[in-house]
Amino acid sequence: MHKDKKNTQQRRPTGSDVAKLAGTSKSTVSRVFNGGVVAPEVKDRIIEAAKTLHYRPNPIARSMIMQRSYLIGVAITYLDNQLYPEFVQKLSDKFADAGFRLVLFITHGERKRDPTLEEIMNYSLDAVIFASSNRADVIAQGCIDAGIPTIMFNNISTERDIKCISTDDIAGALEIARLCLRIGHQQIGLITGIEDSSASKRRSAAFSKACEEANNIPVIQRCGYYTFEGAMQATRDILTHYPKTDAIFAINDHMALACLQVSEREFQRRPGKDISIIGFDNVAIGSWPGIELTSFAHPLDDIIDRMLSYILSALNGEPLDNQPEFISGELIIRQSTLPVTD
Amino acid sequence: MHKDKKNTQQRRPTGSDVAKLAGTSKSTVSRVFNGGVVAPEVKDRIIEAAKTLHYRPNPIARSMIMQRSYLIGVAITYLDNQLYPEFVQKLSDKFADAGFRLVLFITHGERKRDPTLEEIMNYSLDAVIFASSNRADVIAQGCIDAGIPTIMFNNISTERDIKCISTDDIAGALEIARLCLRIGHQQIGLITGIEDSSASKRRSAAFSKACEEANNIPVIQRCGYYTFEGAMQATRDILTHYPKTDAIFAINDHMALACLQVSEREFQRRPGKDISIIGFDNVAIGSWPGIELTSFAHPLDDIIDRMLSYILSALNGEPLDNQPEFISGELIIRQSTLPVTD
DNA sequence: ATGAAAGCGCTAACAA
DNA sequence: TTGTTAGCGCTTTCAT
Repeated sequence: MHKDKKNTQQRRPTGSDVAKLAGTSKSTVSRVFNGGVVAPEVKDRIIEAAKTLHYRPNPIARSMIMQRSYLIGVAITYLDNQLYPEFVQKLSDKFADAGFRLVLFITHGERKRDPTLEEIMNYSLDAVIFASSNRADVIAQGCIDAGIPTIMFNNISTERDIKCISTDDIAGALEIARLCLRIGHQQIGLITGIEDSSASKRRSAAFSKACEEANNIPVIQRCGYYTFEGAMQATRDILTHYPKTDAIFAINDHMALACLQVSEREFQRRPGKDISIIGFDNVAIGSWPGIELTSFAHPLDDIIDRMLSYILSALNGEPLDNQPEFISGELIIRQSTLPVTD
Repeated sequence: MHKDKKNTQQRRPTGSDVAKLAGTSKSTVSRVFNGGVVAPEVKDRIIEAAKTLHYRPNPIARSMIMQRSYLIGVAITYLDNQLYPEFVQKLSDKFADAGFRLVLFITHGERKRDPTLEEIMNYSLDAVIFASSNRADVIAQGCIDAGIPTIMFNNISTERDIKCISTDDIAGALEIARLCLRIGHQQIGLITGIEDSSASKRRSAAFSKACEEANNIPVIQRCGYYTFEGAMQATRDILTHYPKTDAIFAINDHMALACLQVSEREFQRRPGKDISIIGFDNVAIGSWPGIELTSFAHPLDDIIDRMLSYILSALNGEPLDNQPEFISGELIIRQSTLPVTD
């Protein structure tokens, strides 16, 4: 009894099954699926057999031999900031075309804690990309130690030798400062992200320095914690205590959007009329009619191209240049800033 | 010469390496990493050896034996609709807690075409979830045929036996219709998604029927193609040709947001004052001050819980109930709709 | 052009 | 409690 249990459970067919049916060997079957040289007649027979058996090479077994999973880990801290879905989408597109898929490691949902190195290492990833992850560098270092090519986006580690490919956000912040100055703003506010964010620090420092050198008036800085609510509060703070504030730069659009709302609704300061509000990221919402946020656009396509080629080089064992790469972005001027008068 | 090339290239250590160093066998090493019974003293030696060698079990080899990758495919059509990042984030959280990670299959970026069955099958996935993918059902069928547990979200196949776990959007649409009627709206507009979207069809049909039965005035329906621009155009169309329109229901928030903007900016019809605008999805942006979109909230947590347990059951070989599950959501009333007067 | 055999790193059944 | 052995399904020399 239960003699044919295996058949009943329809075990997934293997290369040997196909070989048997086609009257050949599994090596030849393998060749057919890998573009090896096979006599056309035999090839046809194998393809036929594969089709009737619904055979597909087992990717795990293949990965085992190939030492390659075609899986790239992407660690992201928050998807509420629209930049990240946009980044992930473009990343997915470009990497899919190169035969790679993304494995997601997200935090900041209900599950507060970051993915651990252990969790990441539980998957055989060909590379890992850290996009805005708190304390990314210690985990990233772990990945590197395990021999996995690793890149950070929008985050640079000063202490560790981790490849960073990002927007040139210092240039971006300077360009924004220059815009404020050309408009003629005097009392300028700044909304930063969390303390230990290198992107926040870089943008804030460059912006404040440029403004203060030109204006001799301190830039009023408040922390928005990268959240919508935090940025609302920061805006209230600035506008309450420094009512003459005529421009606010928020370190990212997510917070700038909050700033926009508070400024207009709670303080009757119309963006682009009574006050200039500038963001950074150029997310899609910022371009919506009625929002029209002036912002700095990341060169996402270029960044992702560079990431792909870095990873490809690493995978091919080519020598790597781990100098950080900062790629030029573009200031997009919309209606949330006053016109330049000069 | 080049005698020690292997050492130089620092080949990743294997269980055997650890066994050798600890003076034991690889089975015992395996046991240590899988909670088997091992003499404490031996265990310590092995852990020690593993640590010095920086050993970690190879997940691919493990998957090969276990017939399990702990990877779940998620096919998504567009991430611009904020519902999907929210869904993915929650999905990632919950599945991560159960030891699974998500592999992304996205479209609608630069890369227009949908992921093919071939591409999906190139990864050993333990299950696949289709969230709003065009023509998902034919690919989903392929996954099922390959023996992979498959679920569709926000999409139901009438012809195929594919598990569907979704919001009860017919109830949702009815509740929205009831709200419109209670407010006293007469000339009602409807913005639909693309033609072959089952969610769009379900919501539209239920909504129109309820309104028309009560009002005896046809609901004016326009297609917004699930895009922001499409919905803007649809709104213009409705408001231009039917200026007496006093309520518009857009099949999802992404389009409702566009509707909001056009109505207020281009037609001076203030949402919540001169016209009611209702969406569906209850995305975060809808709750922002100044937007305040009335919308129907998906019971995402419940949906995802159900998905997880379905997948777990399937993986355990338990018998499956492929009846579609429609879980009750909740209407969130905000300022974009007129108050109910009765 | 093709087949036999080795082996990727692991787990599990079986012995000891 | 531990080691030995046998695969998991594939690719890849190496002969033929």
